Amino acid sequence: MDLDERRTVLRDKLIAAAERAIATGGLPALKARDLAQDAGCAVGAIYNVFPDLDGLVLAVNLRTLTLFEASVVPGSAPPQGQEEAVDELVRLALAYLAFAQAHGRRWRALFQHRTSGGVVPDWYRAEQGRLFSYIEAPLARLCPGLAGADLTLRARSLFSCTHGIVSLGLDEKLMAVPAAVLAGEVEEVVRALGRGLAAELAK
Amino acid sequence: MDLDERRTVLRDKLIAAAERAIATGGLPALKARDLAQDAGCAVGAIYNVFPDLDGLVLAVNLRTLTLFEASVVPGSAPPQGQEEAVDELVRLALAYLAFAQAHGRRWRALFQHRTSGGVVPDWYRAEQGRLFSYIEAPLARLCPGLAGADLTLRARSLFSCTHGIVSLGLDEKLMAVPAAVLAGEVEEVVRALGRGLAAELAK
DNA sequence: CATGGAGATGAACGGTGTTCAAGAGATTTC
DNA sequence: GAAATCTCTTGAACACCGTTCATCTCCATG
Repeated sequence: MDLDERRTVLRDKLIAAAERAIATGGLPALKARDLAQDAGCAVGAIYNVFPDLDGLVLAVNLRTLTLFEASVVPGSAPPQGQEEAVDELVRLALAYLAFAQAHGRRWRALFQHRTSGGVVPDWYRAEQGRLFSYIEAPLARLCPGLAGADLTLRARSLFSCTHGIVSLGLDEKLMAVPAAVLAGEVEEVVRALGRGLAAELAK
Repeated sequence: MDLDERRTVLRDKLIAAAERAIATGGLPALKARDLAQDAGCAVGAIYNVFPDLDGLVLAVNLRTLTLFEASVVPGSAPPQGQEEAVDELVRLALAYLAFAQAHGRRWRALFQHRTSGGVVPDWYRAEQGRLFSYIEAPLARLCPGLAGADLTLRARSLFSCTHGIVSLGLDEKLMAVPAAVLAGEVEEVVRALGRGLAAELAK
């Protein structure tokens, strides 16, 4: 067995074990010793593949992001009118909520996790940026006046709104809102926001 | 010196020390040993006043909440029309942003902190609920059709939107948006949301 | 003043992430 | 093919964490 191959195999086993741990007990359940036992290696071997556990969490989070992307494949042809643009934004928001509900702990790890040095790898930021383009497309149709950096910024703000509702809605500490009610709020708010932004443009 | 008095004094010194630690290095900088040295007591003494460090964090967070409330005192007479209601919502949102920017680490501790057992004391939830009433008042004027639980829920969703923009906007991991730009986004989005919600009602 | 009991103490406990000297094994070299 | 080299692997050890508890101290009370 090749050296690089063994390294890759161990890497995959560690990521898989970390995913299981996070999916079961959340980010705090990620322990180096449990991980090593689950992956069938020594604790020290983890640090031959990842610089530290943060790096492993980042790898798991990247998989979570791609898993989410697979669940929001663009339904059909891109929306043409402003009405369809709002519908698309609502669809994306509800998909985000559904994913967060279905993969609660893994989704929470995306935001709960803080890198130690505060630095985030480029490949992670790139994946994030690519996901925002899903919002930018319908938003551009809704607000033709927006473009470039302004469009990107507004798309992030739009996402932030949905994220806020989903994040606090699923948070036991602040409020635990039933799933159906939460979906209603997301749809209502995103629709109102879409209408308001379109009206803003018309001024 | 009375016994209860000493207990209270120690309690205050611990909270003050914890506030300093959080304000300086965030929630991860809260260490029992540093705390004891800073408050001038033994590590074990902490646990005579608080059940654990989580309880201490909760006490600090309560102080943060009341500090925030003092910074959003209702400016003048309550708004009468729908236009003024939107203005009030924008004012509250911008006050929230300003507080989060001014007390970054303390504000972050409010949400970064997870209680171990998942249980949140009633007095903490009560303070949270009282703060939401600041939003409910103008929202009720904006959407006269909303009342009771619906109004409460919508107020929380509205807060969640602002919180999302502020939270992710100040987050280095996702994006670091300049202060002025962030304020513009908050105002724009809340205004659009207010307009959209009012229009929703008119249907 | 003696006594009881509650508060204060800090070493010790169990747990964490991370490191590193030592051993194992694959790869290269002659 | 054997020996040397070098990388990967190992798990005990390290530093640090929150928390506990036997011990001591000190104060209010009888």
